[in-house]
Amino acid sequence: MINIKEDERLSVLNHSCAHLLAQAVKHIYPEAMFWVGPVIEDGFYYDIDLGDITLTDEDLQKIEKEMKKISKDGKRIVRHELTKEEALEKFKNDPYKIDLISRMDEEDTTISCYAQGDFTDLCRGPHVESVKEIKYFKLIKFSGAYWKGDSKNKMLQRIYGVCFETEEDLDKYLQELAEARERDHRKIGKEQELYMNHELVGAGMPLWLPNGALIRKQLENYIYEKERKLGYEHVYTPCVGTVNLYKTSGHWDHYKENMFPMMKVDDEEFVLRPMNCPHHMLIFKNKMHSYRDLPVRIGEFATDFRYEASGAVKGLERVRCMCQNDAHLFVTPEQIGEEFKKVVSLILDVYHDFGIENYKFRLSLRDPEDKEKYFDDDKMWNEAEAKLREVLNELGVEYFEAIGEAAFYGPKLDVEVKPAVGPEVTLSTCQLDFLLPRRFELSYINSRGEKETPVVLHRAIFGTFDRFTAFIIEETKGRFPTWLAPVQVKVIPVNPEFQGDYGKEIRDYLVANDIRAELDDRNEKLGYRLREAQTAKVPYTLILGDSEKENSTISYRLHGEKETTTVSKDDFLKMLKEEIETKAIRH
RNA sequence: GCCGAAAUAGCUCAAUUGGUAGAGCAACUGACUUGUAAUCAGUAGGUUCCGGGUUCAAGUCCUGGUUUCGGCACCA
Repeated sequence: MINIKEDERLSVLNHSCAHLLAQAVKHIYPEAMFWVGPVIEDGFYYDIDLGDITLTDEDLQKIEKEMKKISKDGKRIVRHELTKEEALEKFKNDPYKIDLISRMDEEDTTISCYAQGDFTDLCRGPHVESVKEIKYFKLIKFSGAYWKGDSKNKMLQRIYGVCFETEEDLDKYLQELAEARERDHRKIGKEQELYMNHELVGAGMPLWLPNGALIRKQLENYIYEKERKLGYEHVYTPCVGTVNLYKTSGHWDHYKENMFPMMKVDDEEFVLRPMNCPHHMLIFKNKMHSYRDLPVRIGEFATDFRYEASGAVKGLERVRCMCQNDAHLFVTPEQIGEEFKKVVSLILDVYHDFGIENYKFRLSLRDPEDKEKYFDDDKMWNEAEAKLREVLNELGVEYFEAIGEAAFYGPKLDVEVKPAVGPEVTLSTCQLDFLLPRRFELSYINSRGEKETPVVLHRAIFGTFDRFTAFIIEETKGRFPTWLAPVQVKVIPVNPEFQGDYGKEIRDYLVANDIRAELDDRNEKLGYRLREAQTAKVPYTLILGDSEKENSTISYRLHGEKETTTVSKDDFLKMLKEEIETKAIRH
């Protein structure tokens, strides 16, 4: 999908469209006051104070109609320069504009405005020449949005829209939006019976149905084997911990608001655990370690509970009960670089196996101003951040830096991906931590026989199995590679009465060879059963008629293709095994 | 959590100004005996999300809650 913000011409057009929107809103709601109307990746929005008025879908249509009318009138868009004093005078009744003007740099002696007909807005520009250039646009949605993005502030109304140079481009965009909704994991999750929710279980608490559980099990087996080969040792630890455990780690102070409330049993206070670091710290501490033992890599598929805000919960992507593909790597300071590299390589390796190409590495740094959130030790932070940069540069991977995205205990490298619907989310993460080892008083004996504090890398390759599954559903549009498909082969005898036994024989042969095969010998027409197998996106459909039965062959049809191929059952199994073994990606 | 919207059969959706809750698919039964995306007929299926209220009468109006959806804020 095109990134409008990165296209210069489209960017200007969309920004002008935002002004056109504001003008139309002003015509319909003369009391409206405007905050900002920036261009974003897929269009633009404008934040508007409409007082007590709340918008409806019909209002949106009305506004759009008014925009079309203004566009037709074809007024020129004219730039004016004002001094700061003139600007303050001109917008003296508009607190939002005064806020904007007064926050402008001292060097800005002039302030620019753009006027079109009866409407003038404060703006740096540039804009298109005339409103008549703004023709192919659509208002997409509206919602509340906090003023200045701060939840302590009042909520303004935000209208989103998008504008293109041609009608075809606009139609194409709307088409893509519709397609994105089609591959939404929540839609496919229901269609393919991957998971469900129930209000009695609670929001953000998915129940994994057999098909989804099967996919998840494959993911677990896959990453477990990878990790074992890389020297990880897997453990099991409890889903609850004492409050003191999290006070020791520091998580209690930082995140108690986002944890399920404490439960008191006898005189002890427990919480459902929101993460597993403390448990793994204690496992490391269970025995003496020599520098020769390091790195120690402790992995766990660990269920965690977080009280995510009700408005944040989404399908399998953002849940209150999740399973992390977690591990903590205990290393000497000298091993940080090498171990970090291994984690990044593992991420790249896994993404390659899944054919994931659209992702971004984000180096998440602390905001040095935010003393509240981040552990206060400049030396530690500078050292840690420098180390991560150094390794990333050595690896030559592309990344962008994000201030204020670090964990409270250290900087991290995150992998960002874009879901079918909604903002980007983090999939993989690798975090550098000098703090928790100190808090838990971890140590190992170095080569000089002295006690030394190890450094910890927190990492999750899949992130959580929940979110990764959501992502892979959307990546594949529910057309899973054969190794992940809940049902790999559907066996269909043309006429169950005549080839039913042969169907059973083939199904049993495949099942005995670890293929997830099902027989459809219902008394339905071939076309009907075939259609069902296709809509269920089963990778292989076998069609067995008299000729297959007589020659002891099978005819298979690959999902999404029309032609069938006839081979012996052994050849078919061999091909299938190979495809599963190599985890071949289907396109 | 905040601003909006929604919730009707297993699924997708109807139901006029408040006036007998319906359809298609799926399920079940029977007929048909099938060669590459929907055979025909019949049967059954509902506390209209949950609670309270208004009314002669509520799926529909009011009210409290739950869940879901679109955003915002949050995300160890």
